[in-house]
Amino acid sequence: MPYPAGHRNVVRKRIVESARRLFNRHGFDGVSVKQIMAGAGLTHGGFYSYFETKSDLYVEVLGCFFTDPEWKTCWEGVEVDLSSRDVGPQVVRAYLSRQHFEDVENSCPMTALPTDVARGSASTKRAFETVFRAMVSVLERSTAGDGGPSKEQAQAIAALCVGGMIVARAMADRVHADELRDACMGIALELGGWGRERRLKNGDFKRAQRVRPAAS
Amino acid sequence: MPYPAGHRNVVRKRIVESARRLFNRHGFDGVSVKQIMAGAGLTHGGFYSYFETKSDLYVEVLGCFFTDPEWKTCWEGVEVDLSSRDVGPQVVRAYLSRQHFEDVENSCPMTALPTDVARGSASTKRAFETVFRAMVSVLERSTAGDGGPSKEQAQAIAALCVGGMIVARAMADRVHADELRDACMGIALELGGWGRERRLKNGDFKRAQRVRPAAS
DNA sequence: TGTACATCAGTGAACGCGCGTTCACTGATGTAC
DNA sequence: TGTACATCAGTGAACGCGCGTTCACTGATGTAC
Repeated sequence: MPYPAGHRNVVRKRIVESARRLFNRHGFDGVSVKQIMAGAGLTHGGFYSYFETKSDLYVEVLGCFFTDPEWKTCWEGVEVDLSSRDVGPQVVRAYLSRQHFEDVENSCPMTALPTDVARGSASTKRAFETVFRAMVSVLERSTAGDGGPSKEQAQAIAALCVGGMIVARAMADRVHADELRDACMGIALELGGWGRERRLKNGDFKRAQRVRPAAS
Repeated sequence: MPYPAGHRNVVRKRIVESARRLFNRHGFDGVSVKQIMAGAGLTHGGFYSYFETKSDLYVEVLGCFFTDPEWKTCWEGVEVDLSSRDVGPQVVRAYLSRQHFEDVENSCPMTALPTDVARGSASTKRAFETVFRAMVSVLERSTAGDGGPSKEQAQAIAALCVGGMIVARAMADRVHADELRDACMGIALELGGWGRERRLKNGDFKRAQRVRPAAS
């Protein structure tokens, strides 16, 4: 064995990490194999001894969120404990946080890449769906508050997190983007039965009260 | 005048229409100028007498939803009357409809193109933001039910529509995609105070009842 | 009505470029003795 | 410990290709007479 055992695994992970960062920033078509390999400290020629095609790597990158058993958020300063009983509100707050908004490189792929996926292959969509369902299932299992959300509510909360962040990132005005994130976070927490009081000042709390009866 | 007056306007519109369909299907990078012009019955060389760059055309395509004074949905069999008092539930139902899900070509650009936009220029984002705010404002002005949604609720409803449809389109399993659209539609109508009874059978209605107290 | 003409909408060859992928090779490595 | 060697991870030139954009031109058109 001319190279130490595990060497290839280490390098392979470096390539996936480089790809994850670059795809999140520029999308599938916006990144070349050459750039990915350069990001891993290599030249482009070696790529095809690790992956069959660029698309195969893309599918692998998509799968590394929520589904990894060692998963934790990558966003600086935001912590989520997947085994905690109130993981639901933690996920909502982390997902719609300013940190996640700004940290495009370490973004959730569902925020950074969904339209690439919608145009992509069946295996790409399968990877995406697995991540989304993992998120829904985390939200559903969260029993903090009283009883936690129904499956329907958990799906809507997840869609609100993902959709809110996607739209916020596509806006030109930062203030409007922040306002949208706040709105989605507030409503998502409400939907989960996780309240919003801790987060809000008095004035906002009154607004939250006024809002509820209108929905019944 | 060798060509009839208005000739260039007609051809220009044909190019924008062709671009709208193709961008919706394949995204900015997935479509070439040659394909756009072929879709308008022309060859690629003439493009630059109508638009300065491909990006300029993209910005123009983005702007043609909700903001057009003559706007109406393009989805076969779905009608929305923007001047109606209950335009809110109409928009929610149309946006999350099976028709809109399937008709990628005539899709709302916010569903088909948001991540392209997030990576794009400031002018692209400005066009996107205008469309989103137009949608929020339509929802907010809808007074059907009692009083209509607050701005915060209107933003969340719009994010739920857009996010739900984006995620549904990125899923591999059609059944799961349908379930997600349904969940988002139900919760969005609830959020707007537009009820869901008309849409639901008895069993579902009970579920809707059970769901509400959990949120308080 | 018929013809000559000026206009300009549209054509398509050409530009430099970077892409995904292949493959003959180079050279750093751990092993055998 | 020191040297010769077999392995294979990584290199970079080369492939055919399609891209966005430019530009000299062609030829269909409405107008003037």
